[in-house]
Amino acid sequence: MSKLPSLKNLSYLLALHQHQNFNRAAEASHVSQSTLSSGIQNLEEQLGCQLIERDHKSFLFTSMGEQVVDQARQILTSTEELLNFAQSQGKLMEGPMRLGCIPTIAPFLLGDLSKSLQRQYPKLQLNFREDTTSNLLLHLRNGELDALVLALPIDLQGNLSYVLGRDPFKLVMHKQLASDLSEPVIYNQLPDQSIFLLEREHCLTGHAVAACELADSAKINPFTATSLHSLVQIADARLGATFLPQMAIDRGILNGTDLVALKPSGHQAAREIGLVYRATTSRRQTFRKLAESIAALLPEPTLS
Amino acid sequence: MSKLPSLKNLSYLLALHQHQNFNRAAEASHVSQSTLSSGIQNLEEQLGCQLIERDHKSFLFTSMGEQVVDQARQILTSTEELLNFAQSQGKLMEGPMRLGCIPTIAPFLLGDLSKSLQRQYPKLQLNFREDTTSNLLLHLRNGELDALVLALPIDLQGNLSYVLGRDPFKLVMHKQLASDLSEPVIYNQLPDQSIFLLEREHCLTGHAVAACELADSAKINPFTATSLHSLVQIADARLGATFLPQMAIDRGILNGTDLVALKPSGHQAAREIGLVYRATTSRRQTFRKLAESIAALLPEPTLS
DNA sequence: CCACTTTAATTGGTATTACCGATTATGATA
DNA sequence: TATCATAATCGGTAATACCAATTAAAGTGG
Repeated sequence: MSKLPSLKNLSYLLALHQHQNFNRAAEASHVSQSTLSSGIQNLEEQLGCQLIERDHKSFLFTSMGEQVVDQARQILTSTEELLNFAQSQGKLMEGPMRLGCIPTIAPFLLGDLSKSLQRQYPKLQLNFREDTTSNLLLHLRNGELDALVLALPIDLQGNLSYVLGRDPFKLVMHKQLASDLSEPVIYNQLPDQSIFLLEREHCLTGHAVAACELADSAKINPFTATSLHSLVQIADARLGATFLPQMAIDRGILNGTDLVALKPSGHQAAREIGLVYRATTSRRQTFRKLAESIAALLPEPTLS
Repeated sequence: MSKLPSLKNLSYLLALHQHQNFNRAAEASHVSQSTLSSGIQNLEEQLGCQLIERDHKSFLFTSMGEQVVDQARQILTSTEELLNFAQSQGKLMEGPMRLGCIPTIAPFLLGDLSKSLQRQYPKLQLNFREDTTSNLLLHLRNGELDALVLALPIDLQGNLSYVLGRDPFKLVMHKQLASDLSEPVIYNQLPDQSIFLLEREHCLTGHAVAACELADSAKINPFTATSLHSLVQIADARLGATFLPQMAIDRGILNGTDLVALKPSGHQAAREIGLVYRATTSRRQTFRKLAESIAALLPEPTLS
């Protein structure tokens, strides 16, 4: 059995990969350039393979090097988690917690969540980041985030998840347009191109189309909005209807408008909200408690 | 940011946990007892918490210590995998591969699989271990095994899997008992207590009951067998019928008997065979190729 | 064409620490 | 009480991690 590589050298490799420059990587690692340089060479020797190609002035990560970086990132993330876990004495709901959330949930959840967690767990240091599902998953892998609040179903890519609850979709339109409709609304009563949705990168779009059985795309307007608030504007201007999640409506997104929220057809016209975290975590218990806190704030909690 | 624990010290902790004795753990780690002792103390200082309670003669792992051991095992397994991966130059299907398999698959797969892999990938060093699903999953976590061939569905516990294919269940009985039955066999034509199954710890039992919609437990004989070959003996002695997977029949388990295999009722009377591996692995590509090789040997390959 | 800058590798010296063998302290056992 | 087994401690040594300074090579600007 050959000698294990040192975590320090692996972290040097990560820093080099991030900064693509020995000096800056060394600075970021709080060591001298020579230390980092020999650390990398050391690592290459221990692993028995070339990680970077040097061409006398600059360098390039080999394909092998890239793969080692990926694996090393995972190892270091786990180790840092272990350290955090141990240093907080294994106490639940303490220490830093970096939470990612998608834009169609964040504005209607994080305010209340922040308040409720502060009150229940004052030692928990919350940090939020709002981004798309795929970006959040990348940051989760990198160890830059600890857990994500997402709309399911998605490809979990080996992560674990709790299902927190359901968030029903409502069909929202101006009250004058809605006057001669009965619930649940059958879509072919609506004119073509009268339904407005978000841009494609928002998973809400796909989930709404699927959940509300909106296969007939002729009803969908090709113009796409960038936020739920834009959709509200569009609907309030009587340009058409849209789908909004119950969470947003509960938090008053329709206040000051002349819009009404109708029950759409579709057997289960709702999205599921889930909490996603790394399979390698050492804080399962904390995530469980976090899941309970979040579920309590959802329209239809179904923690599992 | 505090200093990361060293992998060496973590491995000392694992050795100590395994041997429950400083001297033996030190010997197994190829260091002196004093080195290991101070290594552990060092680790406790870095982690800022007590890992073992010393009572002047013996010691006991604290709950914290146990949890650190679990996480450390995962970290060290990942690191060893990285080392293997790098040292084999990242080549696919090379180096050691420790494969676990359940007893209701192993005898009917591993022979052919071994031959086929030897021919296709002569540099792959295969090792097999046969055990129950839950034991195999433990060994996978520990890093003692690299991948498992199991019957799905199971709780993956954060591992990843490929579905390799379907393995239909057949209702097997003596040809005289079968003479006045028509396929697919409706179970209430059978006498009570006439169906024999394996012991509870074999997942085949549960899967067969579920897949063949055998909810009516009055038909199931309370005597349980310990192997498929025992079931064949029982059926051949005209004591009753049993369920056997197609794989076993294809490999000739009924040869030399007077048994016939009938199609059971039940919409999808089959089990799925899957390959399970750690989410933290660095050998996904290798497992993919392995999955292809295994799938090719199944009755109904459906790799996904 | 030549200073000047930037880059990564190399060198030599120093401080750290990893490790061992020996010793000690403490229960358990005979 | 003597002996044994165990884990912690101690003192010395070998290994190595690290830095500052230097070198080598390749751009850059005048």
